[in-house]
Amino acid sequence: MNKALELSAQIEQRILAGEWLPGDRLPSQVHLMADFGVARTTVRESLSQLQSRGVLRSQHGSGTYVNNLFESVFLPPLNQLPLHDSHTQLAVLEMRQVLEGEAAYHACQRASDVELQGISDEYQCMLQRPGKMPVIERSKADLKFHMLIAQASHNLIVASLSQLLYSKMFNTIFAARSGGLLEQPTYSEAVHSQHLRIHEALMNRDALEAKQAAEDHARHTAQMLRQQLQS
Amino acid sequence: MNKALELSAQIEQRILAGEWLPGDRLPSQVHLMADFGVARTTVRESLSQLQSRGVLRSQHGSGTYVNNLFESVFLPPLNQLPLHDSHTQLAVLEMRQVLEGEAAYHACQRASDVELQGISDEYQCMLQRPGKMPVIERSKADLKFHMLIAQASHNLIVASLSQLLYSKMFNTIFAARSGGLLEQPTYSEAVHSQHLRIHEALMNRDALEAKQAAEDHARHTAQMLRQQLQS
DNA sequence: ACCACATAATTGGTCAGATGACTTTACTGC
DNA sequence: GCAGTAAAGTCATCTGACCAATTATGTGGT
Repeated sequence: MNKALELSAQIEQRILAGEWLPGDRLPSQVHLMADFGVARTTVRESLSQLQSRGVLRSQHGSGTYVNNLFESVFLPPLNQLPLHDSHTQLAVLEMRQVLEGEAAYHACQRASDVELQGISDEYQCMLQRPGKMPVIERSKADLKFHMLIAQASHNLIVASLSQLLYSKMFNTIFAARSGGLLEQPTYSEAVHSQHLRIHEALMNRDALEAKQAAEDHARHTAQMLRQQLQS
Repeated sequence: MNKALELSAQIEQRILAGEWLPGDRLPSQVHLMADFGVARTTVRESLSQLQSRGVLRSQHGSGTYVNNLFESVFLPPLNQLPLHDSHTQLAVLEMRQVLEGEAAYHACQRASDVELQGISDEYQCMLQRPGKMPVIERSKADLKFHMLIAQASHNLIVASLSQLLYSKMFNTIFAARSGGLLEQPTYSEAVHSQHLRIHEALMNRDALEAKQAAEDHARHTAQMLRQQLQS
């Protein structure tokens, strides 16, 4: 077996195992070269192979990143999806509900301590500045909190799909409602306690409770969006 | 423009111009390197590109040859995901579990009477010839049954993802286990009653029951595949 | 707080060379 | 003439090195 091929296989293996997730930046070529004990040319050859297969994407001067699983499979038709269509929005909300539950469930089972710590940090960050935080920042932190959980599930499909739904669709839906939702006090209160519950369950690695909490949270969010949708 | 890209273009140009014909042997890498005034690495990069596009074919120790034009047309579609990877299989199985439940749940709520009838027909079809049906036919009917439910959920994402997982992944996983599973009597019995339960719940439009039944069924299937995977 | 600039980190591209493996060809001995 | 062998030609793979292009980051001044 080639060294380049072997390296490709190892990298792919780590991606499939959920060690390197979609969006993650791989170690630099120099780092990989040291890690695997090969020349940089060989590393480049390897990365080139994976790029041509759509697994990776290199950005000059920045790094090499893991692609989303569904980037190639799903995107062309998804791009043309009418996000303003209420049926589509409903579908996304329903899917999100399932995904959040599943992500939380498996995160409890498979997240590393470091990952749990990262989730907890993000949670603390959300708490710290309750009122001062600008709406957009608040929203971003919220999103990151959920994405971290999805990543910690170590299920490549769950992570990829969550990423896809969040980055491409959920933002759009939120944006369409122009922030009115995020400022409502009921949001802060209810969502706050829901996040607390999710966080608690995750820290205790209580998978079933985490799943339930995440589903409830998603259901609540969906409910609020539906109301806005009707009004 | 790259030197490698430029060389690729020049070589392709000569082929298109009829200078180098299908079957012809190209000048050796050392020769090309001298001809075009580039390093051998660059020549190899160039040839590698053209090979990946099916234009050329290299034969170790002999030379590099021009392919027939139509060779590339019949090239096998590249398989994105290594479905033989156990992590991927686990991820798919987990996702399937969730999807089946969700599909059944929403099918109860949103399927038209005609769609329900179609599902029922397919179910009856599975029942009719219990022993006589060839394994492959049986498997196809089973797949169609689940796909119809996914479609009846009227959730575009659920339907699309189900289709994707089934067509691209689940078949492969099943095929890899070479049918041993489908012939086991325990499969027939247990799966039979599970299908019955799903069908029943769907006909009654009992969403929660249908979801539970579908999840149990998927869990059962996943469990059996996991056993096979370990053995 | 904001902006411009320098610096570091990273990928892109190229080169020259070394070794190994395989194929073809030519030669040698019979 | 033939079989076996040696030699040459060729591709495969890997290494180490160099510089350019791009991006990220920190620094300092305003």
